[in-house]
Amino acid sequence: MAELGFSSRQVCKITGLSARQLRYWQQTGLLSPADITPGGHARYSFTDLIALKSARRLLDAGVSLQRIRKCLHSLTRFLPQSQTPLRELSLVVTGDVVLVLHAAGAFDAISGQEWVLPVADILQEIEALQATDTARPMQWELFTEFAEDSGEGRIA
Amino acid sequence: MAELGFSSRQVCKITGLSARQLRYWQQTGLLSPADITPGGHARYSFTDLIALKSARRLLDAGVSLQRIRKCLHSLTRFLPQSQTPLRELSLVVTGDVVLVLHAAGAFDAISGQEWVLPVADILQEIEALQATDTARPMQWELFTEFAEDSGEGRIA
DNA sequence: TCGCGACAAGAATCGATATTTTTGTCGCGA
DNA sequence: TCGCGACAAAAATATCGATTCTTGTCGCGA
Repeated sequence: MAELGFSSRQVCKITGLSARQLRYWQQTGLLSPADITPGGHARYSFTDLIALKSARRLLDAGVSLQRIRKCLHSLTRFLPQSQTPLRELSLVVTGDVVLVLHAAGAFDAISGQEWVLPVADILQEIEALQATDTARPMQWELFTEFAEDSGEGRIA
Repeated sequence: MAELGFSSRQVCKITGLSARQLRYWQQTGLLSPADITPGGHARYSFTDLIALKSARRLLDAGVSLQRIRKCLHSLTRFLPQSQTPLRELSLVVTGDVVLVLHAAGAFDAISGQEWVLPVADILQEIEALQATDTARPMQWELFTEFAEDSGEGRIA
């Protein structure tokens, strides 16, 4: 009989996950093997490997399984279908967050909210306000003062 | 006497912050006016304006003052001096996190840790392991299986 | 060998409460 | 007008115990 996928043993070896984890993740619906043999044994696809390895990385980065699940929900809801699979994205990860970076900005994979705050814009904004609110020619000399020494907890 | 900076009133108008906030932030060392008149009145520099407006944005984005402080500490520790001021960066923000995006990746401005997890690399990694661990020519047919329908909570 | 069920240790999450921060408001004096 | 001090409401954080979630381990049967 031809091998139609990876056995759990192989997957463990490749991903570094334990057999117990594979089983639990399957039970909880996080990832079931792509196929199952007539004898009831798991056969993981190559895609599964990627997914599992990604999940492992997240775990190692301190993201709990529960968060990973939430991320996946957000991802599938956020990204049009599975057109853009995980492999095209970059994840920015810490214990508390999972950011997904894609072409048009970033969003929190858990909450699903988008937010990028380009600080450079603020400068422009202030300039605009200057023109509007103040009547006299502004003090542009101060502008050169940029990038000087700054005390420890001080902004900029 | 020539105007050497912005009065608190002006700053309030421009930044939308309250006078109380300016005072408190000064007391807690977050940002003191660049200068103080002989009469003891605040004079904010243009740099201060940028900083204050940035802080305001963060506040609006749901970041607490305490987090903002931590971010600033990390920033000054992380970025060589103040050579790269806030204006060159992009912040990715949510209530829980403040990411700073700069040339070489991203890092959490609060913890100061760096972590970017490029999912694409994982693919390569697996391929490498394949070559090492398994003796037979791999099943590349499975590779085409990418980007198919995926169940709700399922990875990839 | 592979998967299953069951038990238990360890982690993570949740809720409610106490503590600390941040901000608004008021009155005073320069 | 500007800043200060003081009081109080609102917001954020820390803490602690009770649940719930993950994973390791063991023994069983296919």
